[in-house]
Amino acid sequence: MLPHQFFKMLSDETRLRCLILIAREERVSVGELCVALEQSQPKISRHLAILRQSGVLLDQRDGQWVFYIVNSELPGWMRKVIAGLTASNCLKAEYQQDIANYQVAKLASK
Amino acid sequence: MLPHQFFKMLSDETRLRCLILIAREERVSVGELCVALEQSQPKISRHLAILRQSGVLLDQRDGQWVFYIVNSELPGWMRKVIAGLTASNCLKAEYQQDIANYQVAKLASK
DNA sequence: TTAATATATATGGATATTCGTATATGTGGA
DNA sequence: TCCACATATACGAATATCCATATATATTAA
Repeated sequence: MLPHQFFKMLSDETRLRCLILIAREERVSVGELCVALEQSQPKISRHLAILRQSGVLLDQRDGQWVFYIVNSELPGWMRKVIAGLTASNCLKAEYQQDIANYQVAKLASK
Repeated sequence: MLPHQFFKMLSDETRLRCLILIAREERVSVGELCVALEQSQPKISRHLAILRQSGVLLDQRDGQWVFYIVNSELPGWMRKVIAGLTASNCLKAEYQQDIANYQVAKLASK
């Protein structure tokens, strides 16, 4: 994937928020992403499909659930960009809420 | 500027190639960019305007010429992304040609 | 002032992106 | 098998993006 194509993946706010949360939490299901980002299921699913088809994310089915992870075989320059995004000193307040929502949902489901 | 808005700037190949060349060469004129990227003047100018309006680039008029530079006051996370792009171990072959074209044009104009 | 050069912008059409809604597919339990 | 739940995809409309072309603006020199 050429750099500008990778950046196009990150140019949509919903996709970027999905990627940041997955990169931080390692493994997140579609439903958890819907709750964390407060977005509809088809919207989340469509953006995850784009990230999956481009090879940035991988999916793992577990029963009725599908979890997404960051592809560990991404080129170094892509991993650096993602690492820069998840570095806490870089995290915009806009995305902190997603993490908080995810953690609340995670606790509640136990 | 939010991260996804910055990435949208980088999601167009022409804009990305302009930015990489300017970041590497410090200060490049519109005409030099047209020669280096082998693209029309209005096309280059339009993409530079987008990068200028977003604050990523600054322009400096020098006689009939207008030179563009990377804004030195960009937030650290943006500078890191740009630095990652210009790191030689990251440069795609696709963009090496732009640099070669620029250097040839630079030498020929002396 | 006029012409030449360099750069910027306007216009309209082609294409791409995104979304909400509806529906399809896959899974597990009764 | 039938149903409920989780996820994926299809469809059409609204909007955004990108381009080629034409034209406007700015600067310099004659």
